[in-house]
Amino acid sequence: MPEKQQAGDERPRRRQARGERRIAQLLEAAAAVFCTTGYTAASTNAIAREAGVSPGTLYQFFPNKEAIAIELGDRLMHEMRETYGEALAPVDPATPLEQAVGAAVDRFIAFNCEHPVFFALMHGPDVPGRITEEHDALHQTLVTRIEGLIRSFLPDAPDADVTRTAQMCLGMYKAGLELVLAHEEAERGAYVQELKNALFRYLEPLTRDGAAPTPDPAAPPLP
Amino acid sequence: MPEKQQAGDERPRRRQARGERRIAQLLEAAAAVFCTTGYTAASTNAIAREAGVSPGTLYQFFPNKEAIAIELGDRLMHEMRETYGEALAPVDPATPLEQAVGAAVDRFIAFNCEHPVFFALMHGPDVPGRITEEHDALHQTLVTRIEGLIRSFLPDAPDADVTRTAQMCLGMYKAGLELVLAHEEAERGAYVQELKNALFRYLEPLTRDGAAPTPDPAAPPLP
DNA sequence: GGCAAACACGAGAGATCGCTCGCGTTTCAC
DNA sequence: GTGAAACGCGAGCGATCTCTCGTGTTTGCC
Repeated sequence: MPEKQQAGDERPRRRQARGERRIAQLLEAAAAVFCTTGYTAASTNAIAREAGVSPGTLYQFFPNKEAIAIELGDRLMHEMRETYGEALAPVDPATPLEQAVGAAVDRFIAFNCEHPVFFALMHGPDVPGRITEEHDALHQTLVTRIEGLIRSFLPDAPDADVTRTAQMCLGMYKAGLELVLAHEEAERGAYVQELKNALFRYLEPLTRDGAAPTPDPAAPPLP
Repeated sequence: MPEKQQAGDERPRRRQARGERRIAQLLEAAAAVFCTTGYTAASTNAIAREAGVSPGTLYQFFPNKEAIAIELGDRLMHEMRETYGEALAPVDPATPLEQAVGAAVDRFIAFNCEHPVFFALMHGPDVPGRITEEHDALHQTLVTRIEGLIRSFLPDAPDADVTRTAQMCLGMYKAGLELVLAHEEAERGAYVQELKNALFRYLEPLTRDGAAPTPDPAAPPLP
C-alpha cells in the first residue's frame, strides 16, 4: 500500500473502491500519454481526458503532475522486482556465461516490451526532480546487481574495475534495448541476439584470465 | 508604409558585422542554456538574458526558438565534418582493428568533450520536429560510415548483418560517451579504454571468420 | 432516512513562455 | 550630411499549462 503522508499538513484520505479504480485508470492513461509524448510534454488535462475524467478529478488523487509519474514509477519498479527480481542474482560460476547473459537479457527485454512506459520514464532527460532521483536509485541498484553477477565469475578483481564493467554492461543493455524497441518481429529478435553477443563477447575474456583485467593496447594513444 | 511579407520567401537580410557578432554571442549563450536545462526547458528569455540582450533582439536574428537549435546544430555538424570527417573513413584491412577503433573513439570523444551541447541536443527525446530530423540524419550518416568501416574488414557479409552491427556499435558508443562524460580525469580515461575494449571485443570475432557472423547459442530464441 | 466524507465536475485563476510591436539608436552607402 | 536599413529595447499579447475552488452527486455507515 503506497500511501504517503507528508509531515504535518496532509492526512491520508480513506479511499473508496471507486477511488482505487480511478487511480488505476488514471495511471493507465498517464502511461499511455507519457509513452507517446514524454513526461514534460504530457499535460495533466490530456491525461484526464485520456482517462475520461475531468482535470479536477485527477487532482483529487494526485497532488501534482510529478506525483503521477512517481506513483507510476513506484508501481513499475515494484512489479519489476517481483517478477524479475532474481534475474541478476549471482549465479554458480559453473554456469556458462552465455546462458547467464542470455537469460538476464531475455527477462529484461520482456519486461520492457510489456511496459513501454518504463523506458519512456527512465530515458528522458526532461524528467524533473524526484523522478531523476528514482532513476538514479534504480540505476545504482542494477549496477550493484550486475557487479554481483560479475563477481561470480571474477572473484578477485578490484572493485573499481568491476564497477566500470557493470556500468558498461548496463549502458550496452540500454543501447541495445533502444534498438530492440525500434524494430519489429524478426529484426527485433536479431537485435536481441546481437545485444547478447555484444555483452557476451565483452565479458567473456574476463572469465578466462581473472588477473589481467584490461589488456593494454600496444599502440600509445593518438594525438 | 511597407507591406508585410509573411508567406513564402523571407529574403535574407544584409547583416552588419555587429549582427554577426550578436548571432555568435546568442548561439554561445544558447549552447550554455541548452547544456544546463535541455532544449524544451530552455526559455528564449533565458537565452537572451544569458547573452545580455533583450528578447526582442534575439528575434531580430532567429525567427523562433527552434531555429536557434537548428543553427547551433548545423554549425556543430559542420565543425564535426571539418575536423573529424575522416575519422570513420574505411581503412586498409591490414590496419589492426584495435587501432581503427581506438582512433575513431578518441576523435569522437574529444569532439564531444569540446562541445558538450552536442550531446545535449542529440540525446534529448524532448526536442521537437525538425531537430529530430537532423538527429536522424546524423545518426544515419554515422551508421553508413560505420558500415563502410566494417566492410573494410568484412567484405562479404550480408547487408542486414552489417547494418545491425553498425547500429550496435553506435549504440555502444553513445552509452560509453554518457559514461565518459559522467566522470572526470583518470576515471574518465579508464572509461574511454573500457569503451574501446567493448567495441574491439564485439567486432574482433567478425574479422576472423568472415563466413560465420553470429554464433548461434544452444538455446532457441524467445519471442 | 440522515449525514458526513469521498468523488466528480469544469470554469478559470495564476503563472510561464514564445513571440510581437512600436519606437528609439547606430551604422553605412551615397 | 542625410536617409534607409540594421540593430536594440522591453512591455505585453495570446496561447498553454498546472492546479484550485465552488458546487453538485454518490457512497458508506448509523
